[in-house]
Amino acid sequence: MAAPLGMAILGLLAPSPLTGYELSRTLAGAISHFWQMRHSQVYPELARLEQAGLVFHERLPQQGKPDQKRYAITEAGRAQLREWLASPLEARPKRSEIALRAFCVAQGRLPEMADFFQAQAEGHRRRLAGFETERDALEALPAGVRDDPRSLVFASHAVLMRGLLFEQASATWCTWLAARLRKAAAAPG
Amino acid sequence: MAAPLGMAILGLLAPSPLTGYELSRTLAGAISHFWQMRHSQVYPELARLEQAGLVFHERLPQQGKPDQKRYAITEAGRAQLREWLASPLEARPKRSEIALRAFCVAQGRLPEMADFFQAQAEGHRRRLAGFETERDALEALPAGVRDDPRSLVFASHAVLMRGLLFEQASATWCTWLAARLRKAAAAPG
DNA sequence: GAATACATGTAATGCGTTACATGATTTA
DNA sequence: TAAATCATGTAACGCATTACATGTATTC
Repeated sequence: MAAPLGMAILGLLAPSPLTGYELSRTLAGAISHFWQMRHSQVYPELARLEQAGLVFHERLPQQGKPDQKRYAITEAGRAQLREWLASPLEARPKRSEIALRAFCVAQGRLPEMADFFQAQAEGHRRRLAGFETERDALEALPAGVRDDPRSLVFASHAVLMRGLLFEQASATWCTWLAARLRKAAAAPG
Repeated sequence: MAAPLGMAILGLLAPSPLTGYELSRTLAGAISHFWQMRHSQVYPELARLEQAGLVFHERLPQQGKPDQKRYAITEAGRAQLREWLASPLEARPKRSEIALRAFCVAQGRLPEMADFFQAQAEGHRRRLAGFETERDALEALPAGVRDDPRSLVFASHAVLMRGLLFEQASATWCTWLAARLRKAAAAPG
């Protein structure tokens, strides 16, 4: 199997048990930069994981609300997650709407397209600035915490750096393309 | 509407008419780095575009094969494509399985995870080298062709540079992470 | 009084992939 | 003779998003 959907949930349950609701909330946080799912996916998937023996739940009665079901990962779940983590990853190319637009740029009005890519570049640069601030905050933390791969800080730092490098690459590309389009639009012909 | 699926087809039909089969073949080429679709999607989508008046086809009888249906873009199709090209693009975050793995790295065996990210880095660097060769070939072309945004060379160059910068960013990130994991795995504790 | 948070689910819809279906021609 | 190319379609399946469904407690 090794469906990333289930592995995402196992990964979030690994540090501590959570309810379906809390899982959806967590997914709306920092993780949402590279992973999303709705509660309508979370609940059925938790049931599937439970049937596979990878998680279990305890039921906590509440007043005025449906019973809380707090899910925890099992040893089998941890083993499965561990196995998935280093398993071969097939690098299938992803769809990119902006690349598609760039490819079709000949069909557009040049000054307008230059503006479009310039605007995209600015968006990327804004997000990049935010990530840089976050990175500086993380890197100001004591090295003992920051360098421990078992800590949440390490994991956050890792995914933050990915976001940062990608925003940087995107900004560079959009700026480069916008400049080329602008030059061509200004040129005679 | 402005479904990117249809716009991709319009973009490919814009330079010259194509059959559904040729469209699927084209999509298997350089475009496949950032856009994919199967013939099972192409044929119904062409029908939808035709009903919307964005393309039309002429039927060419053949012997021993089904009639060829050669599709061409209409003026309305060109207008629609032009409008879509510079329309606001909502930047929704994409799923990344490798980012998910990085985030869950605490649950894995450290040396194994270091190897994993090192291997990923090498894959990215291999693809990067290929892109660099392609780029050099394109940039050796006369500036008159290369700098004309209406040429296929310009479009190819644009998407190639995107791929190149992204492979570079990915390689940098994977190498950085692998090194951090290796250092932590070697450290006492 | 309205909106939001808590809390769990199901159903409908859309999009993409895989598999099914058919059949001639060319190449290894 | 087996496979690949040409050529067009439909059907089944899986995954993700949106909408439906219910109900309390708290905050503005």
